[in-house]
Amino acid sequence: MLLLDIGEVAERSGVPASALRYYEEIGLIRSEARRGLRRQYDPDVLLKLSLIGLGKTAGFSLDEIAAMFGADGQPNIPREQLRAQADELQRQMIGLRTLRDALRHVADCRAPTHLECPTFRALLRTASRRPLAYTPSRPDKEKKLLSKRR
Amino acid sequence: MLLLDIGEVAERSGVPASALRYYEEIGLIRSEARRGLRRQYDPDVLLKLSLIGLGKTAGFSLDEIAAMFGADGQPNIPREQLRAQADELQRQMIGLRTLRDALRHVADCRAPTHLECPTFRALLRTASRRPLAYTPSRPDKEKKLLSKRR
DNA sequence: CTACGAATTCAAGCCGACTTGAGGTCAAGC
DNA sequence: GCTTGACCTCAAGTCGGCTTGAATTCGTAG
Repeated sequence: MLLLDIGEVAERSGVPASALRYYEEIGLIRSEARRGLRRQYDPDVLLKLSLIGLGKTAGFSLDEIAAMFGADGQPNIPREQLRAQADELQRQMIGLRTLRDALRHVADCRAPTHLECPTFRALLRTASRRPLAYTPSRPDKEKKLLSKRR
Repeated sequence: MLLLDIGEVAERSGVPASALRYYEEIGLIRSEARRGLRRQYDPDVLLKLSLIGLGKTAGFSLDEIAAMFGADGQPNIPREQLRAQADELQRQMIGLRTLRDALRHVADCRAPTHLECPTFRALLRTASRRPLAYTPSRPDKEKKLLSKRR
């Protein structure tokens, strides 16, 4: 079978059909055809969805994800910008590492309250060194396309 | 000066005063005192805020962050659970790395559409290997672990 | 051919994380 | 003593990312 219908995609990807329709509505994925009313998806959509999943766990908005990989596959963002995105991810990974270390430390440290523990404070200080601009949990979009910097 | 008022915290942390009040309302941070009506914060709150920032960029909800570091500093989650969180972060970092690589690849690869590029597909395949459960961009919380009452 | 159930559309609703605005308080400098 | 402006509270609004529900349309199995 060449095309999948939405139920199958939902099951295999773990993404609910309602979300799939929504993604399509906003142009993040597309269905190749209809059989009657029913959307038919190219199996490749499964790959795309895992990519989307990755992007989401990385904290990107759907818009940003769409921008990374060209809404419909093509627009092809300037390579320069893609590299910048990758670098941003890199930075994010460093943040995660700090957080992970902080967590591990808290798990092991016997200090009664962690903000009193010098090791912990040291960790946090390195965290705040790189100011890591305030991000209001994504209600706002960048005014222009993906203007990453700051 | 021992205590900071909200404007100062806002300026030094980059977190708007309105957000600070909100954080306090949900018990994520606290102000130590009032001078008149004005909240007075312990400078330590700055460290806490950078930690919160880290958690946010890592894609955690404020509830989850509160759970990690004990809402008011104390509750002290079971160490076991903290380690699990750390491991989760680890997993997330791996996801980020994949995404970063994918991005870098897209930046360099000359293939007309990336889903046709074998290298890219290979990357994605490894991404989807670890199914990485569907996360509806954080409207839902974990049913059991970490359910912060309120 | 009919019934079933999976899919469809569309509008409305929901949750988290804030922001905005109106109207009020208060400490510090003149 | 007055003004100023930073702060306060509280209610309402916003935005992204979906979900839910009602009313409908189909493809397929019996």
